[in-house]
Amino acid sequence: MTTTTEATTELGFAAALVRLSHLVQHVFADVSRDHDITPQQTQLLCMLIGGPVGMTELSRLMHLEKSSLTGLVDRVERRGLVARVRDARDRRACQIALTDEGARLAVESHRDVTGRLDTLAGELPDADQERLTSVIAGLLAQHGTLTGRPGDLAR
Amino acid sequence: MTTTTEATTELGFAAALVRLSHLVQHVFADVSRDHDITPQQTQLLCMLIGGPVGMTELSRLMHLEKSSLTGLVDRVERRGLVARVRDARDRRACQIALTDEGARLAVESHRDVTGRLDTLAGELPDADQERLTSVIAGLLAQHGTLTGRPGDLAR
DNA sequence: TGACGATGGTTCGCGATACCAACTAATGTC
DNA sequence: GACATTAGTTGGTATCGCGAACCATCGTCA
Repeated sequence: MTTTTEATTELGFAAALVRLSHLVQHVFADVSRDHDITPQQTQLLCMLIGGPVGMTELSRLMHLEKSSLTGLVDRVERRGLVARVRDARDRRACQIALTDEGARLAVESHRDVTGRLDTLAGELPDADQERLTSVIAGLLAQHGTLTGRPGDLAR
Repeated sequence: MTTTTEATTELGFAAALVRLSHLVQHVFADVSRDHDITPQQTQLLCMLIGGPVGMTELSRLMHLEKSSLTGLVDRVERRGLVARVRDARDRRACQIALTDEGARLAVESHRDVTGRLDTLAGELPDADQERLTSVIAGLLAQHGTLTGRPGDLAR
């Protein structure tokens, strides 16, 4: 394959981002599959590691319509990984909390995803990693100011 | 928002990648929505800009099961954006080719996605952009050698 | 207190995704 | 010419994500 070297050299900034995105997506899918769960469900679990979150807040964090989230939570709840905890103050609201098993799975998945990505980056000089991270942080910050809130893996 | 600065500073390498991935995904979804089409279909179209591609090759490029691809192509074909061209040499095979309208849409979408991402990165110094691009290229190359072929936006 | 708009979630119906297993048809090989 | 291989499709299932309509509860304002 002449591709590896030549094509990537030719790679534009945008194309690089798109490919990278797919790579990450792929890692996420692999890890999820290992744990016999869907990527979306994994993402939801990871989002709850920091503590219970309400539906509305969750839908904002995950960029999902509330109705979509209801279904997602339903399926994950059916698997016994999360529970809807009704809020005492506001009887309409409910917090989504991890069950013990859910927490275990969440932490494992998070660890695995992080691990694989770090491994992938292991060959890169630390300086490059830091550089990349901070540049990305810049991108995210800029976009965050325009659209909404960030919030993804672990918090 | 204290978040913007503090959180992103705390961001680890892996988390940064995950968030970035979602950001790109989001851009892709937005552009697709503007063109009244789904992200997956947009991706398919973009993949064909370089010329017709067979189903098997496509499924490899898109990391999709052949059966999944059949459905995707069906829907896009139903919209008149692509056509199945039977291969003369191998009467089993068929090449997926863009129709005129499909080509128009593909180019537009590709332009828009690239445009938005570049815009997003516009604030970054050129040096950072190049750096980021080459670092990503490194990641992709490394992963490519392990898993399969890259191939995403525009070829 | 009591009507009323806003808010938190769910339900319903729909089209799209993606997988797996099984299947058809054409290739290639020995 | 039988047989394993390869290219794609079909069928069935679970999931995803959206929008519109809807219920229950809150908060407010009179």
